[in-house]
Amino acid sequence: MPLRIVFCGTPAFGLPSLKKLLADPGCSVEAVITQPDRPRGRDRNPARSPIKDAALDGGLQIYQPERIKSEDAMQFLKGIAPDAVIIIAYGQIIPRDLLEIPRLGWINLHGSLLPQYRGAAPIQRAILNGNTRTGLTTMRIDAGLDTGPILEQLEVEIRTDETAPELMARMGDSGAPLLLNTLRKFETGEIKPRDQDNARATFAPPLKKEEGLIDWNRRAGEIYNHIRAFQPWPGTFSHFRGRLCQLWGRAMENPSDYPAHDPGLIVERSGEMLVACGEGTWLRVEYVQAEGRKRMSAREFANGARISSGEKFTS
RNA sequence: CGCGGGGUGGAGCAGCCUGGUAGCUCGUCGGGCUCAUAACCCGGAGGUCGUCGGUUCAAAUCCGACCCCCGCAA
Repeated sequence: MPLRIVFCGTPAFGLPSLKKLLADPGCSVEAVITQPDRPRGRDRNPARSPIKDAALDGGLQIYQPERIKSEDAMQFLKGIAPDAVIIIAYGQIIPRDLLEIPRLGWINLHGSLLPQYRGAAPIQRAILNGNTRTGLTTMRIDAGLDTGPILEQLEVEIRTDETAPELMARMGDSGAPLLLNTLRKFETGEIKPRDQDNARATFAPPLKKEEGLIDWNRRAGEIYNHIRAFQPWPGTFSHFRGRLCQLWGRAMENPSDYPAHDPGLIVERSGEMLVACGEGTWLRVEYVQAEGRKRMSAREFANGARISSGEKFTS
């Protein structure tokens, strides 16, 4: 008898896992729970989640409760009576009584080495902090936020130039076989959940729009981490002549060739656009997108803007 | 009808308010200069000013409709 599975998730991070579950003869995905279609884009049209699209492709039953903490959700899950619920980046906290329905519980794939980076943005926060290693954790969900007992973990290297969407895609891929492995071994009793060390817990709250504002007093390397971590949303931005500008770039390798200057100062040298950062470091800007404009190379931006000596990016 | 910005030679922009000779930075082509450079000098090519209609002696510029792009918002 294949395991009766309900898959619960919203963004693309869980897609590889869902697909692997669908392809596994030992599992039968009975339903998919995902967030309701939300207004997105300039036209404010409701958009389906990546998980919903995949569920539609697979002809799966789809459930999109406004609140998972409801009697309706309770009845839905009881009606399906799954052996396990796989939950990956769903976006709502699961109430205790729902957790008790499946025999094997709710099993989660999380993008960090718990108890570090509990919360919604573990991968972005790891890049933002300049970490060079992070990992994946499978665990049983309990009533807290990413506090459940750990089943398995897998270390993942963070490449020095890797952006959040790149790392997320890679980790989503790596997570799928890990999750299937965990599910199989947990079901047979080969692995036992072990409690997290709460004393070592750290938190990775959701990114906020305003966190994307660049602080030019920070070192260029830190700003580069910021740029990598905040793709594709909210991006990293500053202001030029009163207009919001999304910026992409990287730290200069040998800033010692350039004298330290006021943070935010823009200098054009040898066709490159450099911005002064903290402690004498310099960021080499590669792309600029001003509000109302398309993304363009720093060189194109400079051609049109006619930047005069002394102009700055400002908060 | 959510709010706002924009569509001008190949790229990025100014010009529009206060209609009347097409501008700037760059690229490109040709020539020059140089030990040398995403350096400098000289010269050239290249534009139905998003589309359709209206006003006017005259529209990139004013009015209307439409198409496309982008920021905010999630």
